[in-house]
Amino acid sequence: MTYPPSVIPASFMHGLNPPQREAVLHAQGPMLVLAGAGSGKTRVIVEKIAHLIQSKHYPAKRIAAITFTNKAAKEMRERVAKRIKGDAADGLTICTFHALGLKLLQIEHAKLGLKRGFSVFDSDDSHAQMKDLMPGAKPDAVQAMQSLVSRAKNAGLSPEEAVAAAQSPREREAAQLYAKYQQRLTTFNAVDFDDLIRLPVQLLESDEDCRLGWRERIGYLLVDECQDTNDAQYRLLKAIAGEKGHFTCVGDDDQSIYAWRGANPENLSQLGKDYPTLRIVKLEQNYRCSNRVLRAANTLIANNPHEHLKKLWSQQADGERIRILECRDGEHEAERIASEIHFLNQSRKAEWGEFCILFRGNHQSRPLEKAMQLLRVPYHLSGGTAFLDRGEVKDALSWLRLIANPEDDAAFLRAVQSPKREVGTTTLAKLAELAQQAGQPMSRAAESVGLLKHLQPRAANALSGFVDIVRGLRNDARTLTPAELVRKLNERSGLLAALRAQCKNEQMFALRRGNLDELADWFDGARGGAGPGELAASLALLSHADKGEPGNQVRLMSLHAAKGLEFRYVFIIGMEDGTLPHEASLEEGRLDEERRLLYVGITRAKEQLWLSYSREAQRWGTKLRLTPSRFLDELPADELQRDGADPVADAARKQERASAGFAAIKAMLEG
DNA sequence: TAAACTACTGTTTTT
DNA sequence: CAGTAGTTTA
Repeated sequence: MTYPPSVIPASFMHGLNPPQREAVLHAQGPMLVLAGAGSGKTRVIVEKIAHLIQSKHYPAKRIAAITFTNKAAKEMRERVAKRIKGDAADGLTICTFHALGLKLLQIEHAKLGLKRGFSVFDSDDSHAQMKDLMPGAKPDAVQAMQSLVSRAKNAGLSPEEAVAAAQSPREREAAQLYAKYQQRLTTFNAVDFDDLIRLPVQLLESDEDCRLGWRERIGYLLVDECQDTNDAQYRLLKAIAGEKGHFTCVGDDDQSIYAWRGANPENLSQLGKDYPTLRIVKLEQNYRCSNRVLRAANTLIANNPHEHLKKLWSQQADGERIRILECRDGEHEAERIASEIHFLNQSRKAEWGEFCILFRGNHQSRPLEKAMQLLRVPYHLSGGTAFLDRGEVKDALSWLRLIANPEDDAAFLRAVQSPKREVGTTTLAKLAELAQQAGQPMSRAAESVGLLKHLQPRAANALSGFVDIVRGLRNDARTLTPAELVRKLNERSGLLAALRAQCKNEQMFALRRGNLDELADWFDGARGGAGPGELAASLALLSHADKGEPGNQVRLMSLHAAKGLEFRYVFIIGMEDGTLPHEASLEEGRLDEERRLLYVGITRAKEQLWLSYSREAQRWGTKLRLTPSRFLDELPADELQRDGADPVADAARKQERASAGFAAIKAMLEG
């Protein structure tokens, strides 16, 4: 692929620009890099890691780079491997906050009253527990309570502190439930996602020896997407980085779009207060977008209040103007976009994979999919059911958890019922009661011959059959590698047989068995030394591992999911008041974050951008008149091209489109 | 244990 | 209205 000089990607440049260089070279004290969209921040982090190692400031094994998603961690690992050849990068830590917390807990578990092989509950497990603690509550209330408890944990509160801090009766109730819930996790020898941050913070802040030990272990910290840290994560950062502040935080306050789930972008400015010697560098040169796209983004975001003013600039060409598409309704909008993409693919030979369509809410993808299918445009919808959310994978994982941790009742409950083995809700309720009385976890109770006498003989029989299989596998776990164990478990548990019986056709079975094979393969690929329990725990963190690259297809995704990505052609749909900005944020006056969301969307575009809206929507059965988004008025009119504004250009495009449409019909007849 | 029925809800999502 | 989640029933 060849590029005209003006669009040479940053990765092809041998030099760094002056602020980038400063960010890389400053290794003495705390540093904050304010990195605008497309300003090469990942490159700076990678170069900085290389610099720290090569200049012998820190050995690789004392450096940790922290990201928010596994995907980002994986990408960074790949970039580092490309940049640092040989074994110089061995021992380097690149992982998510949660994975770092897990690693710390696995080493320090004894200090927090956890036993070896503890389990990590995913949100489903947590939800099940919470539901169980609130008998008769509406699903809404359970959900609300779960997020309230999560919020308390992310604020760094222990159950005791939460009870003490409670103001209203409602808060007191939540705090008491938090205490009960936590007690339950302890009896199951389990932690939840939030604990992976909260417990390390608690330990490091209270135990000086431990803290110093970890500062020795992690000499230098790099944190990506710093504006997304919540309070607990910020405290973890401070506890590890120490008073001297051996860290580099990279972030962009204009791309903070996760405040609604606890991220606190204030942490960026808090950094300056906690570390007076903090050096701040701004990366303002953008290597991604056309100048016109960039000017639109700048003008839009200037409507937000700013602590650190940033003005992105670019040496790229102006590019085409931003097209504003006015449509009749959602269907019309989808059709127009699908045909525009189809047209560009035909006439300009644009690859499908160079297009991306962004929306506020996932339900907006429906009409798009319909239109794309009609025109036979290949597309990929991000955010479908992820690999680890697959039922069969969760089943196998439950077995594994139970083998590693007999106290994991959540795993027991799932494993004992999958595959079905004549153990139903009645039996389990009885067993739970017996276990409670005996002060034992359920799987231990199921092992006790004495307790089983209290059950129906048939149920007791089924249970002891299950216990025998688990016992056998637990024995195997000592000699087999984790991958071998998974394969054996799939057989012995009857999971594979049940799957075969369940699947209507051979194809389906092959697909789902493939998921189980993939799980085993993952364990094969995992670094050696860790037992099945440790691996199962880290796998719990890998929930939304997108498997398989989408290939050469048009990408459909939410604006949130688009952060960190870039595309040559970007469409943003649903530019209406009530959609973007979303109704709820409109009512609560939280416009800033919605504006940032659009900012993130706009800055994904390398070459050309389309914004579309509908005049009406078919909602609640009745027609609803819509108002174009107020954000459209905040964009610079000079850079926009509203359709219908230029009849000559419109006519020309119509002509061109007509021949493309003909080609499409021909293609359909032939295909 | 699966199909049929009913009530509910229309944001964003990772770990 | 329409899609889903949860519950009831055969």
